[in-house]
Amino acid sequence: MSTRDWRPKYLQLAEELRRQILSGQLAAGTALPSETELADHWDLSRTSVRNAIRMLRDWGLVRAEQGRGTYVRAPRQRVRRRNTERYQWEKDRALLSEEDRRREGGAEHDTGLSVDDLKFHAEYAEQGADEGLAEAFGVEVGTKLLRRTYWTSSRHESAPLSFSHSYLPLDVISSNPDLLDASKEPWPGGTQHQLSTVGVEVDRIVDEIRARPPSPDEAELLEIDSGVSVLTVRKTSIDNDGRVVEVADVVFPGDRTELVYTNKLKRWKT
Amino acid sequence: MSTRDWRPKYLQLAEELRRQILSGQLAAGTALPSETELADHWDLSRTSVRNAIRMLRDWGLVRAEQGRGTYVRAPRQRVRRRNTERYQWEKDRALLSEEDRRREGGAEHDTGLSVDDLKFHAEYAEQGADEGLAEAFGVEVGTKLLRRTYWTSSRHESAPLSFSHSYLPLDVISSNPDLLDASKEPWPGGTQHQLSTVGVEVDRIVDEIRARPPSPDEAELLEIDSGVSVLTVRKTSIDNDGRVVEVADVVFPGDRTELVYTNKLKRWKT
DNA sequence: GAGTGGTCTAGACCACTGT
DNA sequence: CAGTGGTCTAGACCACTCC
Repeated sequence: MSTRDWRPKYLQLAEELRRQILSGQLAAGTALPSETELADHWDLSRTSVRNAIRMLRDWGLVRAEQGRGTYVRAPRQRVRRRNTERYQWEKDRALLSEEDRRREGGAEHDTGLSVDDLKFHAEYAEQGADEGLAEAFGVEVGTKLLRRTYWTSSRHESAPLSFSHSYLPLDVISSNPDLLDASKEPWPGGTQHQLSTVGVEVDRIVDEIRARPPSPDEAELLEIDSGVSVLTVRKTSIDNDGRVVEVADVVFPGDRTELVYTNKLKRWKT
Repeated sequence: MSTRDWRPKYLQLAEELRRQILSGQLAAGTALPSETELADHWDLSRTSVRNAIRMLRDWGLVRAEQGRGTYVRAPRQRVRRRNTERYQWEKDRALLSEEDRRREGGAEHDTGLSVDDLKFHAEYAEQGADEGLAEAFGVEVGTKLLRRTYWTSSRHESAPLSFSHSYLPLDVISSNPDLLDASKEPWPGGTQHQLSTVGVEVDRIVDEIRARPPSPDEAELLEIDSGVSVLTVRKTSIDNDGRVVEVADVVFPGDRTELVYTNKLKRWKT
């Protein structure tokens, strides 16, 4: 450098490392030089090096692992979830034969990955509605709900693509005992078909989208640092009678997810 | 404390300050004790105090201002934007008389604030389409566009509620010179009415939603720290002929925005 | 000029991971 | 065990704001 650089040194280091990562010079999955090495090579204190690395973590470019090293994260391939089309597609599919429903799952619809590339986990438990859920369902606090926890991940990456809790009122689904059995998952046809077995037709689905910092649990599970936000979707399914039949809270890693909604407008009268 | 606390000290301090902020003990707008004061009272080094404050900043609870102090941010009132309904409402309104259109603006529809509470800014400029915009519009790179920059803020807070760039192809709008005149803003009836003056009816609007760290410019403008994510919406409006007539990139502060989409499903045949 | 947050140093000990 | 990142100290100087 011929002229002096007025930016703080830790930022210069952060941007140089960023450049190396984006150019592929530091490939995904490889370790950064250790903090002491960087401090030596750049003639900086370890504090300043850590400051630079914190930038890279906030940018979602690297991930630090205690005792092991700091690793370049996989390139940010965003998963597009086209929810408007997805929900209608799920509804149409609920009327098909089991064979047809088995043919393709919802996660593949989002990711373009085949079923062999995906891992799927489900856990069921019963719980009473807390204040937030009671309000979402329009029922009394303590009303019994089935809580279903899902996570889906690619076989090529350990971090889940999404993580969700889905809640169903027990009194809506109790007439079909299969719906209480987690071992039936992944259920061909998804939630809308499950609800159809107890006579429920979903009329509309409202999605509320937010971004917030991850809880420590979420950061670990999604393999993101606490500086990277999560995208959350509160999905509320309402049946033909205006009754809330499912509430789901879905959490996505904010830096690798894209949600798409298509809003069709009514034609003007000509 | 009777038993030893195993958490790092900076985290204990961060959580204590968080508690005080959420309980109202440290009110919005007030300054935190200075870093040296906190270090003295808690018997910590200034480094550890700064580490704690960094947590609070990432959580969006405080904002540091160089040379002045660290201030508690306004309570996180989320602005709900119900886009599905908003877009249809805008379309319906485009057919009304000017008097009726003047009565209420789009931002009020989102926030519940009256027009007196809102400040509005617009800037117009012409530019050629870069690669990303050319792809979004389905036109050649360099095609002339009108770029309109908007920001809307509440009179009670300096930080904008949102910030956006909207792009219109010049050849679509050139037949109405008023559309090139920024001084006509805020335009009663919004973009859909503007387009209606050149014979365009919007058929559908596709929203693509992402979360990412803010650029330094955005962080300053939205008065958030670099640890707080922004929510971005790429809004694409398509007319009756399938032509892309507007592309807008809207940026929201991630910790105070909620986007809502209502997905109406087709009834099963009975 | 006094006080604030921003940058930076040169150490130290710890918890955790690998071998 | 050596090496890594996580926590922590006790200083220092700077840029900035306000009086």
